[in-house]
Amino acid sequence: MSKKVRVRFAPSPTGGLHLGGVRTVLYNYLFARQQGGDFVLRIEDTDQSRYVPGAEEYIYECLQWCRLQPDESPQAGGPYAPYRQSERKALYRQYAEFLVQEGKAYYAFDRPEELESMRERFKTAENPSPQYDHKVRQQMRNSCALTFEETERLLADNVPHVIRIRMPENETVTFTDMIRGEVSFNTSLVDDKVLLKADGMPTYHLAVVVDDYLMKITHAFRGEEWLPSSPVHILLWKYLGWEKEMPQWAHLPLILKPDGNGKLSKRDGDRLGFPVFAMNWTTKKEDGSEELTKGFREMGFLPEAFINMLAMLGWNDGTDQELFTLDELIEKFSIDRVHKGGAKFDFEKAKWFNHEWIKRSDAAYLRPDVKRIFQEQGIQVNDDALLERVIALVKERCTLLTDFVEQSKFFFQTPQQWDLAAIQPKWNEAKQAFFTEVISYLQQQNNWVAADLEQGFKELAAAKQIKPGDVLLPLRIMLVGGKFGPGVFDIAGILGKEETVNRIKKVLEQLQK
RNA sequence: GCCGCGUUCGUCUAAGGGCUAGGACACCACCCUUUCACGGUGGUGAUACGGGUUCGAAUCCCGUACGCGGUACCA
Repeated sequence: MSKKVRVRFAPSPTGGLHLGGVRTVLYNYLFARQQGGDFVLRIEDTDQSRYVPGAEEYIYECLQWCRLQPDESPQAGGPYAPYRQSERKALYRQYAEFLVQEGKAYYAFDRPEELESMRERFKTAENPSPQYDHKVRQQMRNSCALTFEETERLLADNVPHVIRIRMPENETVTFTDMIRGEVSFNTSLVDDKVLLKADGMPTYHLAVVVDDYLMKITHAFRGEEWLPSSPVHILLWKYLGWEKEMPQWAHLPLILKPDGNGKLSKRDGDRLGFPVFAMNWTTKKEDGSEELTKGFREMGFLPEAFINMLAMLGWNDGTDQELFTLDELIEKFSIDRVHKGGAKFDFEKAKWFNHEWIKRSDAAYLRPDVKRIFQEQGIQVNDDALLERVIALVKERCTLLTDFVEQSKFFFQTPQQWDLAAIQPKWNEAKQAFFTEVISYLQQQNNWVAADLEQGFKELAAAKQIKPGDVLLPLRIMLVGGKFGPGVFDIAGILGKEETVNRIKKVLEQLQK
């Protein structure tokens, strides 16, 4: 019987949740659900200087919107609480001290200026960014270079210090990544990373290992940017004596900007006009002003589409299927089908997913969102049943939820402006007369059904020797204001007799002027 | 610079030694539609380069190029 699967998503609360972050959540979630495991949310807030108020709440809301709720989190609690690293601060020091005792780590008293000057001193054209590693270790102010007594004295005097891992020389660290296969590194080329900061907080490197161990994480998914520091983490698992419990690693490919190359950033979204964050995020700037970054949710995406699109960015099930529900994804997801290479984000394709999801969602499901969007636009909708009929009629031409406004507001508001330029050039007495008769025909109708209206309208046109094509567009413009919308008789059907007649009359008056 | 990871149509990807390299988005054309969309049919379009191994390579090996990531008391 193997261990129960436990995975975690460990964001740092520093701002809006990025596409790539949501995809990492998704893969974690899918894997956990499929394996009958637990999905935990751990907040990595060890850098107090980067703490951003509201960012943590934002993360909860994103996960809720995406339906990717964690089983354990700071909010929900759980058997391994606390789940916020700042609240676990006291716990990390002992492990770092243990490593010092074991000779696997050491105290370093170097001040920022000293680090800076070391980097300046060793900087050459061939080595533009010197590392704090075995080559310089003995020349720095740390417990490797100082005598035992000196070190003890500095410690006793509470001189600020960090604890660094002592990377061995010339060893090869190898591990099997679930996505990339065997990966190996030479330890001589990795620096002595800080494990415990001067303020007593752990760095990511220590915290991720300690917490993954304590929280019994079995599979660790993270972005590819972590691959280079993975040897540090592997060694830590080993030095701490936990090698047998080490999770299996999976380094996910990056999501790249659509033009050029490089990691997709918030800037790219602003620049190219698409969202990068899951939901709206407001950045408070230093001068007190606020900057809003649009999110997928507010831009009119359905969470199903957002998730579906993200799942396909780097994964597929081997068939031609592209549309998946969350449940299908849970069933079919597999780590070995995740791509190794990064994927450029394509907003057009993202919109296509949303369009597909809007088409396959039923009107009742869409109604609350659409109603809210209408209200935000100042359009009151009181009749839910009517709204649903309208949604069903226009949804196939809406790519974003916000498109419902343009596509259907004329059902709830009489147009105030008409594209008369599209009718006037070919307008004449015969048409004027025809529409006058149309009005009286419509007024006589007791059974107000789109198909009947269409038939009656066409018969009337035939009787007047008018081609339906010559009067259909004018009718459309009279009813909706422009050259858009669903079938014109479907519109009349929903508008009802009175409103339909009024709209025709109104435009007829305009045309007579 | 060094280390690591990548590289199939413009984009997302399929094909894990063997048909004319398949699908989707986007684009173009046509059909349907007396608006727009939906739907349908067709089209343009890719294995980065060079060497091996093999009867046979997108696929395995080596090299080159290019890209990305890392090289912080950030995560």
